[in-house]
Amino acid sequence: MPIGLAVSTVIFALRPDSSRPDEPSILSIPLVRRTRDPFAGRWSLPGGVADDDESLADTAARKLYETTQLAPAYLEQLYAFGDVDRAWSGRVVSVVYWALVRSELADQAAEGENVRWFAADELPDLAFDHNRIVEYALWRLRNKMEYSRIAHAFLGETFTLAELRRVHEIVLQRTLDPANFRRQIESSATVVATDEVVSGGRHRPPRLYRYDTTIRLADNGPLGG
Amino acid sequence: MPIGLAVSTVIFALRPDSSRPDEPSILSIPLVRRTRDPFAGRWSLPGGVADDDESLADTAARKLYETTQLAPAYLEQLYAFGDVDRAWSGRVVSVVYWALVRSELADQAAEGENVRWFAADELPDLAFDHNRIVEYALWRLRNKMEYSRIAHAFLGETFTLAELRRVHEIVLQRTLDPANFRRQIESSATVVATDEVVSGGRHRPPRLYRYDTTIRLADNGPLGG
DNA sequence: CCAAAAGTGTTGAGGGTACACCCATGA
DNA sequence: TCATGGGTGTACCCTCAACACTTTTGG
Repeated sequence: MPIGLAVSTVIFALRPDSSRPDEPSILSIPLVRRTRDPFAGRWSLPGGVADDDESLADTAARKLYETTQLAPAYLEQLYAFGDVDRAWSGRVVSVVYWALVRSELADQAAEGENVRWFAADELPDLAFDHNRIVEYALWRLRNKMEYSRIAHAFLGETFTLAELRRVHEIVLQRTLDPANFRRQIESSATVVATDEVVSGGRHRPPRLYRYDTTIRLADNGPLGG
Repeated sequence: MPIGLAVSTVIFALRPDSSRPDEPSILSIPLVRRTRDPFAGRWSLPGGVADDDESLADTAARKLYETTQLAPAYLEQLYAFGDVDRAWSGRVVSVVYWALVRSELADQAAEGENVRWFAADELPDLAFDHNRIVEYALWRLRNKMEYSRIAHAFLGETFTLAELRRVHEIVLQRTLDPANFRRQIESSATVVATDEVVSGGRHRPPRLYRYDTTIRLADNGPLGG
């Protein structure tokens, strides 16, 4: 019997917590409820069998769309999980991706009986080894957030530095000095100031920034460093 | 037709260059000559079809042993390559690992008509997308060498700091300040001094060091951080 | 004017690099 | 005693964290 090949994706977005609607958004991931054994009724990562005439990344993006009706702003391969006993019915190797989607869009994302968003840090017991996979994806996201510039993928076309900083703070779970954060971002030169500012707040209007045009959908991997 | 699943390994060792036997060792990888189409006669990474009742890492280690009669001192998953057209006969997804083996052992490693060691930076045109894979593995190795402490995997049980420094220099292709290298390693606390020194050189006998006992065969991945 | 967040300036600690210098050995 | 690499000390630079301070808006 040949080894089965599956593709799953850990999808991250910042969403308001439904139980605390006035609090700031929290890091969330969508899960799908399994309808079949093994683990019927349990929540699991969106995914499925790899398609014959699609690259693995394309399959991941397609599954992501089928689950959330969203397109990823960032997509990267996480790991290939291949332990012998990880699937409970035959041997299955899962190539897992992780993705970031825009938070404003994620608000409107499909949710239903069998698709629901969960706080990334408070998941129930998932099917298979999916808890371990999410933990690893979380570790990668937080790691990458510190040395890379991917936070913009959670935001829209333009954003203030305060918004960008909030993204970092939510993901990394600690407060950041606004002054130092500003200089860090500016020196990284990954972001360019626009002419516009946001008025309406009871304070000095912040400038809007835009991400540098050379954006790659899927970073890392053997392609772009 | 189901998607084929293969496991390949990029194996690194430091070996003396056969054409310049008096020069220091160079970063080398063993390749196997393909005997069948596609790419019959071309050199390629050791590997093969994934085994049903073996983890992917175990398969990688086994292929490594079958090719070189060696055991890896370090083994880590590199990437799952899954582009549609990368194999020229049907769809094949390759989970690729990279490994480090001890240099003294690699000297005696099997070499024959269909297995040969090449300088990692001067490879011929390989089968499939293996050139690109090796390039990525090289990038990962050099990257990891800078922030992690894996160089010892090229060496034996005990070693001098000069030997460890040479490993870094060969892999990173630049000279390192002995004084600063020493402090860097000592402050990282991954290495412990033994009582022994090496006499015989025309200079002050260097102390031997041993790696800290808590060694993991396969680092990274979802397991150990 | 006041509150609040935007944005700037300044200082000090820590890590890395360059390099001067002493130590221990074999020939 | 000299050459050679082992090993130590130190000054400088650069980055980052902390925090005081000025700016610009809405109320």
